[in-house]
Amino acid sequence: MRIESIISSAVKQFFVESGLPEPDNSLIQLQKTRREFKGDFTLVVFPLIRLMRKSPDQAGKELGNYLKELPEINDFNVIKGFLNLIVESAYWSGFITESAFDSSYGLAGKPAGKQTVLVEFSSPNTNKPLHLGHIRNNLLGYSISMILEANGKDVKKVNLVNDRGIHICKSMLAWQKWGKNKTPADAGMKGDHFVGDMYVKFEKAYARQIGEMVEGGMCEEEARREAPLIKEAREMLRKWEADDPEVTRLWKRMNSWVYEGFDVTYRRLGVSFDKIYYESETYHTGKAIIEDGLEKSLLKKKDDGSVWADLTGRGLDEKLLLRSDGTSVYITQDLGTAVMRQNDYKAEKMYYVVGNEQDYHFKVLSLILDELGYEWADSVEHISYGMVELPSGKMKSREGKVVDADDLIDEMIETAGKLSAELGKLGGLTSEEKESIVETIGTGALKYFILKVDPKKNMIFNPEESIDFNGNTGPFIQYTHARICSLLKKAEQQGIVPESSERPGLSLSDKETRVAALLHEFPRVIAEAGRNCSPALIANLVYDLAKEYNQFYHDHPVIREENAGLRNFRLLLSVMTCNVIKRGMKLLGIEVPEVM
RNA sequence: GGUUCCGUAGCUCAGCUGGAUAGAGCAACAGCCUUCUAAGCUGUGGGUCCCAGGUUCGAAUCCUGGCGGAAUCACCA
Repeated sequence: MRIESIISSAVKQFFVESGLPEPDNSLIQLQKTRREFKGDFTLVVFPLIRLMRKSPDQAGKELGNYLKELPEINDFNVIKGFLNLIVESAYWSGFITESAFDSSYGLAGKPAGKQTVLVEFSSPNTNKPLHLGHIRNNLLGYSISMILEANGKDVKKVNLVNDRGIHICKSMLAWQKWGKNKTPADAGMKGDHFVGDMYVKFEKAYARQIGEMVEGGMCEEEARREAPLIKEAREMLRKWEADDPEVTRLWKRMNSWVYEGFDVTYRRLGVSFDKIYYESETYHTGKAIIEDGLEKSLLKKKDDGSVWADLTGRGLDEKLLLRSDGTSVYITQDLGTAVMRQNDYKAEKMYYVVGNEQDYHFKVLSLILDELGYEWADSVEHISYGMVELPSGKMKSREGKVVDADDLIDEMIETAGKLSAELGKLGGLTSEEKESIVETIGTGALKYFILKVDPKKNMIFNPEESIDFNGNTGPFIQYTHARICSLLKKAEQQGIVPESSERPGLSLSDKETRVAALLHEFPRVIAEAGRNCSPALIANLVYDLAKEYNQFYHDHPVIREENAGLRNFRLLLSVMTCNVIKRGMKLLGIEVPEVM
């Protein structure tokens, strides 16, 4: 049994034996002892003194004396109403011995019965390449999927590609006009960038037309609506919806270029999907659902033919579902997608990793699903994350103020390569090995930088200062791992094999205890990260662990330790730290090299 | 204007359901490599936890009201 449970049931036992009312769990507050005090766990006695009718000091001492009788508790002290408990070294060494090689340590077992959950993330538009904002989305989505899996869920990662709409038509039109019939290969570009350039060309020409028309005396709003280019694009969209063969062919061709480009970026980010949905396929379902809702009088049609959901009874407004010309809007296809997915997977939860700018949208989405009578409406859960901003403010694609995903990844890997060379690392490796390690480090730095931040919060990314490779960073953690691997290899070469048998009578140092205590927390943190959908919690723990281990490593000999029992414990502690770092980083989608 | 979210060191961020003297990293400065990888370790300086009230044994954390910032409230996605 874990020490926390042992202590809290003993506390209850104390009350029972003293003839006092048994405190419920919320009153038994057990936390890690702060660094500056002696102890491993601290019981806050304030909540309990009401039941005991004693002073905090007195109550703490009585509880302390009682708990000290436990074989796992070595000693205690009471400071101002805080009961600090010192856990027996034997508990920690027993724990490490037991768990060091446990390959499922920290993972929740799969519960009986199907617990499928869906995680949607990425959700790109096919008119421009991925940027820093998408990186956060992809990394979060992938990591959360891994974390949910570690919590025993059967996770399906799904992507929803926005492959239709006026923005795609803009790129298509620009290509027809100015693309000179070139392919990305001709231009020597990634397909998504190539198509993105077409989109930019369109926007520039469109802006020029608007400018001219405004100069000619038209108001901007009208110019925006009446510019010849936008009319052409709209006409193209109309043709697309009418399945015009030529437009469809071009659409397919250009989208395929984009997908090739995305695939490269996804691969470099290490993300993947179990299924990809396309809006061009789901919006039909969306329309059908709305027609159905109309028939059942759950929705209403206005005189101009537009269809609305009335959410005024739920404290919100009316929401448009179909335009007066019968075409669908954003939420139409989301309704369709949700229903299709529910049919496909019968998931107990459908998570959507989407930026917090769409908080309102998802609130409305699940209300409308409920309004339409789907009993699974509340299984829709928006995992809302904050925006990535530049020091100068929000990224704006229109103003070219974006950090391109591919560029950023390139830069990170380049920096990792330079640094490795400078530090004289990676000597004696083949160039393939070097390349692979450098890529692991570069992408690891990027991923960790993004994921260590609480998803809910906006974050600032400074491209000039870029990302560190020292301190609280991915490479720091990777380095710690590589170092342990090297240590273990050396031990093996010297014929020192860690044994998983108890070596009683060890007395552990503070540093050893701290490392063990952090390892001990791993399962709890995985569970909490799952509940909160927060990779940052894992990142924080793994960082604390690496930092603590480095201190231990600095202060204590491992292989060179002469006491065989102690040496064995330190080796096991290293093995387990190595495993937990690796597994924790895996949950973040970050690989750890054995050499760096 | 309504709604929601945010405000912690010069900068980037931690701080779990309210708990002790609010912590890391970066940046600055000073140390530590004949000894298991120095992408490491140690030390110094750095704070009105936006402000004001309230709740209580105890508030960065909860409540109310301000101030500042962001998002959203589209027949855009």
